[in-house]
Order: sequence, then C-alpha cells, then structure tokens
Amino acid sequence: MSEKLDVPSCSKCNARHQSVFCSLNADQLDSLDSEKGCDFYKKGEQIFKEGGYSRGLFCVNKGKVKLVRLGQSGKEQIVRFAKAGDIMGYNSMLSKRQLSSSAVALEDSAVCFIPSHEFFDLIRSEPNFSLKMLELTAKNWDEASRLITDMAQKTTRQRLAEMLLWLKETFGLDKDDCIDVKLTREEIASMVGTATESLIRLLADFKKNKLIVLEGKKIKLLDIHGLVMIAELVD
Amino acid sequence: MSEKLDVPSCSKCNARHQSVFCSLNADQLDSLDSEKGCDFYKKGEQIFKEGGYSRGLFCVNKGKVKLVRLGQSGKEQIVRFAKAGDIMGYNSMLSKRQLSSSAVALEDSAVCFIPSHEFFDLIRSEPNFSLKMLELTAKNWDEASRLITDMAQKTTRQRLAEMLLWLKETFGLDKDDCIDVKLTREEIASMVGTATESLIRLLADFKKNKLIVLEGKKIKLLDIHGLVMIAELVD
DNA sequence: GCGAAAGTATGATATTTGTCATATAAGAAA
DNA sequence: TTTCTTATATGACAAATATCATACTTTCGC
Repeated sequence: MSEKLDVPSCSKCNARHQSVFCSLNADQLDSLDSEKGCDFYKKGEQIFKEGGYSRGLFCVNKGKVKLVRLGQSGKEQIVRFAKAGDIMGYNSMLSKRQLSSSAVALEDSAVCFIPSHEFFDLIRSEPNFSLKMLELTAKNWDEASRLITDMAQKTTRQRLAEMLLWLKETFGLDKDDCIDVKLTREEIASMVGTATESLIRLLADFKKNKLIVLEGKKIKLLDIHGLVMIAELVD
Repeated sequence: MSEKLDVPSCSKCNARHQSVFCSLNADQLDSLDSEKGCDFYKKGEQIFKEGGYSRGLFCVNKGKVKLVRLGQSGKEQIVRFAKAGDIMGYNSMLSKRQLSSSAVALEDSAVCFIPSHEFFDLIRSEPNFSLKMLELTAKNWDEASRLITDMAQKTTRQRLAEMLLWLKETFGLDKDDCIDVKLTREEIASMVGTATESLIRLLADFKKNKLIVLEGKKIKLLDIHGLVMIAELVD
C-alpha cells in the first residue's frame, strides 16, 4: 500500500520548529535521521489501525491525517487531526495500552516513523523533550475537556459554529479564503455529534443566513462574528 | 477557609504506590516532604479556581474531589474526579495555560501542595517520573477521546448506563454495595450531558426496570449485565 | 428543632433531532 | 464518455429530549 520515500532529514524539516523536536541538538537530530523511515500514503490510505500496539512514533512530514475511533456499530468518530510537524501514536506507547484510534490520510501525505526505542531514549536523555511531550499531552487534554463540555452543554447549532471556527484556526485558509481541508458532510457530522442529514440542514441554514458559503466540500466563513455569536451565545 | 494540617509524610502515604510518585527513592520523597504543605477542605470548599495559573501540584491525600469547568451560562461540567493518590493542577503547569478547571471537595478532604519548582526538578532529574507523568496524561487523553465518541454517538440512556458502570469502577462500592460517591442529580446530569429532569426520569426508568436501586443519593447497581447491554447495544 | 434553601420528582407541552424515503449531483472506474 | 457508486440534499414523520410549572422532600444553618 504505502510507498517508501527518500527519507527527509529532520534537521532540514521546516515543520520541526513548531514540533516537539524543536529543542533537539544536531547530534540528536542525526540520530533520529539514522533510525527513522518515511512512507508515502495516498488519500484514504490507513497509516495505522486502532486496537494494535504502537511500535513507534509517527510524524507527519507533508499532508493531513485524521485520527478516527470506532464507536457505535462501527461508526467512525474523528478525535483529532494531524498535519505537518504533528506526531501520532505516542499515547499508546506512553499509556502502554492499545492504539485508541486509527490514522487515515485525508490527502496524499508523507509520514515519518521513529522506532519506540529512539523515542524512549530521547525521553530518558533529554528532559526538554519530556517537557515538550508533557506540554503536548496537557494541551490535548485541555482541548478534549473543552470539547466534552461543549458536547454536553451546547446545541448542535452552537457546536457546528464552533467547529467551523476551530477548523479555520487549525487548518487556515486556502487561496480562495476557504477552510483549507476537505471533509465529507458525514465526517463533519461525526465531529459535531449529529446525524449527517441534520448537519446538511444546518449548513444550508448557515448559508441562508449568509454566515458561510458552500461550494462542494469547500467552506468559506463569511461572517466570523456571527458564527462566534452563535457558538458562544448564552441563550 | 481551608485549614492547615500536620503534613503527612509522602513515604508513609499508602496511596503513593498507585500514584505518579511510586518510582521515587527515599531522598526524593524526603525532598518532597520538606517542600510540601497540606490543607484540609470541607465538603463543598474550592481547592483551586479555573482561570488562574497553577503554582504547583495538588495531590489528594484523603477524600474525593471533582474537577469542574464552567460552560454555557456558567453551568458547571464535571470533567474529572480525583481521589487519594490522584494529582491535580498539572495540566496548567505543563501547557503553560490557565487552569482549565476548578477543583471542589466532594467530601471532607486533605490535599497536599507541591510547589512547581519541586515538580519541574523531578521531571528534569528523574526520567522515570517524567514517564509516569506522560503515562498519566496519555491515559487521560484515552478516556477523554472515548467520552467524546460516546457523547457524539450514544443516546442519553446509553450514556447514563455507561456512566453508572464507570462510576462503580472509579469509586468502588461501599458497605451497602452502593457506588461509593455521593453526587447530586444535577451533577450526574451534567456528566451525562442532559437536563436534570431528563436524568431523573431515566434513573426512575432504570429503577422500574430493576437495573438499579435508589436510596437518596446512594445508587446500587442491581443488574450489571443489563446495564452493559444498554451501554453497548448496537441498535 | 425550625425555617429557608436546595435538591428531587412528575406532568404537560414545545422543540429539537433522528430516521426513513427518495431525488439529485458529483466522482470514480470501465 | 458512459455507467456505477458514493455523496449531498430535502421532505415527511417519529422519537427523544428540553423546558416550564409545580409539588414534595431533604439538608443545612441558626
């Protein structure tokens, strides 16, 4: 399925400075380079699968990846995204549990693989790396607890407005000022926690109210302030 | 509000072996003891407050604590519990963000406080402690992503069944075989993500179906298998 | 122990949301 | 291109859930 690539060098990776590897020195980066591999995945291909154990760390070099979890009757739930510089598969290694989610490429992507011994060597030898990892896992929890609160308390309409704003923050805009990620209605519905049909109706409603513009899978946010009002509205 | 206590010794704390401090040696424990404090909190008292910055680590010595987050129009959402041996306030220190939740004693509790410099010293000097912390934060994420999936996909009825089973696992049973924690209907409703009235009706329904027994705030699970069936039911 | 306040319970009703059916549009494969 | 499949869209209806009103019960401070 996946295709081997010329392994890109960590020290030349321009996503590194925003990644957990930002504090590593030249020797440590060389060590990573000598141990790691890199694979190419076509859109829709699976990078790893929920239920197994992680043998290492995946780091996205190029592209976008969704992390999904199987819920009720096999329905997939997107729990996180990963883009260039983001790492995946670490929770399973750290918790010594099975992988709680599968990773699937949302577009053609290159993903590096760092074997677990190299990862644990870094944690043992480099406290700054441990701190970066702890910062990352703590931020993940922060986001998750916010999402849980929203899921429990906000209406579907509020959650969709918030999700659109979050997608914009996370992926930024493309040349047409649309949110720079292509998701199916079903995927968005699963993130928002509603039925696909309900989501489609809500999107149509947002469009009617001139909050967004829809063109196929591309979504442009027209009225950010209006969306914020809907998302935050205390009544 | 809170009352100073004779500081209990970490090395004699019987919750330590199940805590993140389990791998520390005698010297490290002594160092903790010399730096830490311990306070007593009555039921309902606040230990720390959402929005501020964490100046250290809180470790529950005795009692039970809820971690709550303010959502829509100030409605409180329980995002986690802490009992003897559990730590609190670390996410804020690690993510360098504001505390994302407040901590409130669910019953009379004793809580130790370890200043942040001591915590970061441990991370820098003791990789096993870093690993324990990473394991903890990774497990937190695991639980959170499961909860998000359930919130998004399961019905209120399924979520309540699951929540009751989870509360039993988390707090165990008291001498009457009831779940060993007292929560108001409103608190349970917020965790399940529904209105208090809806939750009360569901509990009454579970009782009618001989799944549980209610006696004030005490809840006894009568038919575990039945509850599992409801929680997991693929249909 | 008493009274106020908070928590629990239940009915009636409105609203939201999901489900099923069906139509159309878009994309992928032959 | 043509065909087949998948995704998007919309209506009608059913089901779940929230809201509001109200009564009862427990708890807690004085």
